Amino acid sequence: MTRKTSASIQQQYIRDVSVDCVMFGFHDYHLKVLLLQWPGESGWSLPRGPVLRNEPITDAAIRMLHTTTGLDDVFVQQFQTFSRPAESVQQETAAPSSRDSNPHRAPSLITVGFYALVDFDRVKPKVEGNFQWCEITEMPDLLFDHHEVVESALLALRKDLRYLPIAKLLPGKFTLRDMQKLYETILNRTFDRRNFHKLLMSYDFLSKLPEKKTGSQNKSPHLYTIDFEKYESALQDGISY
Amino acid sequence: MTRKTSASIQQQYIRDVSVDCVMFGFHDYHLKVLLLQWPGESGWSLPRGPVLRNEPITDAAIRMLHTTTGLDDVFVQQFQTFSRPAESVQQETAAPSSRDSNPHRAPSLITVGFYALVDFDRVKPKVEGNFQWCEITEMPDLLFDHHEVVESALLALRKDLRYLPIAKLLPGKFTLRDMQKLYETILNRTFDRRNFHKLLMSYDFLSKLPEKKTGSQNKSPHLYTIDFEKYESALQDGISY
DNA sequence: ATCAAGTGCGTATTATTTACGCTAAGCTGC
DNA sequence: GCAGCTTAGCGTAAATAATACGCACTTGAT
Repeated sequence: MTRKTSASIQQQYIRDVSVDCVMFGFHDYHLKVLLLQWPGESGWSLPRGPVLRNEPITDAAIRMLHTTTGLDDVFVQQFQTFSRPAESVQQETAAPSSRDSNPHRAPSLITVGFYALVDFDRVKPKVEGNFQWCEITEMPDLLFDHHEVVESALLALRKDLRYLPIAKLLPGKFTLRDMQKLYETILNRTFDRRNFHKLLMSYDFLSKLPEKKTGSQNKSPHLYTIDFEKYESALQDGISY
Repeated sequence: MTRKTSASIQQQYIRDVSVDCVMFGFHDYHLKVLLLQWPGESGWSLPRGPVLRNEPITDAAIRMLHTTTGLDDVFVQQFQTFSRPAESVQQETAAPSSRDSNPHRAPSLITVGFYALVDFDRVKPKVEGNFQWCEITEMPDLLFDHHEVVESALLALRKDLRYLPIAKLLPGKFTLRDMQKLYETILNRTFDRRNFHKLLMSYDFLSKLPEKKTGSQNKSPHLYTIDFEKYESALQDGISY
């Protein structure tokens, strides 16, 4: 297909380009971000990975999240591309193979920022190093420019909220209260319970389940699921709040 | 600052990465996009250029627009990054110098999309090939995936309109009607003249000039300028319409 | 003078957002 | 069983924003 170059070279990673991903999860009424600590690295950073020459960048982000968390149907959204000064990047002029064999390590000149919305309970990180879910309000210092990346991701998330399948942050079954808390947490404001209830019911993407959530101290709330087809079409027009 | 690599190599372009720019202009009550035709190329495409290793991508976009249009204070906004299948890209495995000497030619694997808002009258394209201002509604076929890039840019422009210095599309002096037509064109809707007038006057970024615009058949409208400081701060909160 | 559009005020209507009262139901601990 | 709490679902009222449009007056070109 291409002249002069062998297939093996075609499948190399694109040099100097990577994807970074801010993976949002919702747990315990708190918005959290998945952080990794690679073996041999001194601090925390975001999941990141290289991009294959023959791969759409969105696929690269999804592939990277699959290998780090095991999820395979992740909703990702590209939000901004960052460039870093060459001086801040550990320049490797050694053979490409040494880069390709461990392509997660060095930060790259250009990184495409994604955020992901995932069901907290379904994420089982399988990395060699450590990981933690960190509350968005209490982020530690991060490596590289990842602090800025997280900030931008959160701003983009808030901005896109009307058109995003934010419910991907919830488990398959959830209460209305869960959903209200989710919106409240992200937007850092409160909603009137009754108005919020009316609002959600004015769309038709929620289905009440026969089951209820038990174990709390009071009346057991109903559980709901989302009809994602109807949900997506409601999101086309944007949902107001 | 960096080990093992000479300064000259540091200043090379980043391989496989470029910036594409959708330059919006407003003329004759129409929204237009600047298209180029490079010598030796068979069709029209967007202004594009490479990124230096030591350069923030936004600077790369501004630098590229400077060399192609002579403008040096362009407002640019990054909106999306695109990747292209490797097969669609003319792969150059020759010496890097041959790429560097003509870095505008080959499309790259990764391209960061920007749009620019410019004063139509101040753009003096100084390219080797041809150029045209093309109405957004009558775009010809473009090279590469540039049609998709333009589409995305327009969507992003509409979405960001409340927070964008849209007045950068107007000349230094303009009438209220000009501004109304600008909004109407971009949003593809109409506004009531009196309500629009009230709306603009509710902010304080417009200054009425002593001069008037003459030459039309009727009463000469007042000319206005923008106080860009006040404008920017109004944009922080978003301007409604 | 006349015409057509600009200028600048006012007000009425409508839609959306926000606030909140009220009743009933249902679970748990006492 | 009963108290205390929260969910569930109804209602309405007030506040705010968006929209429609009337009217008097100005002004430049023909």
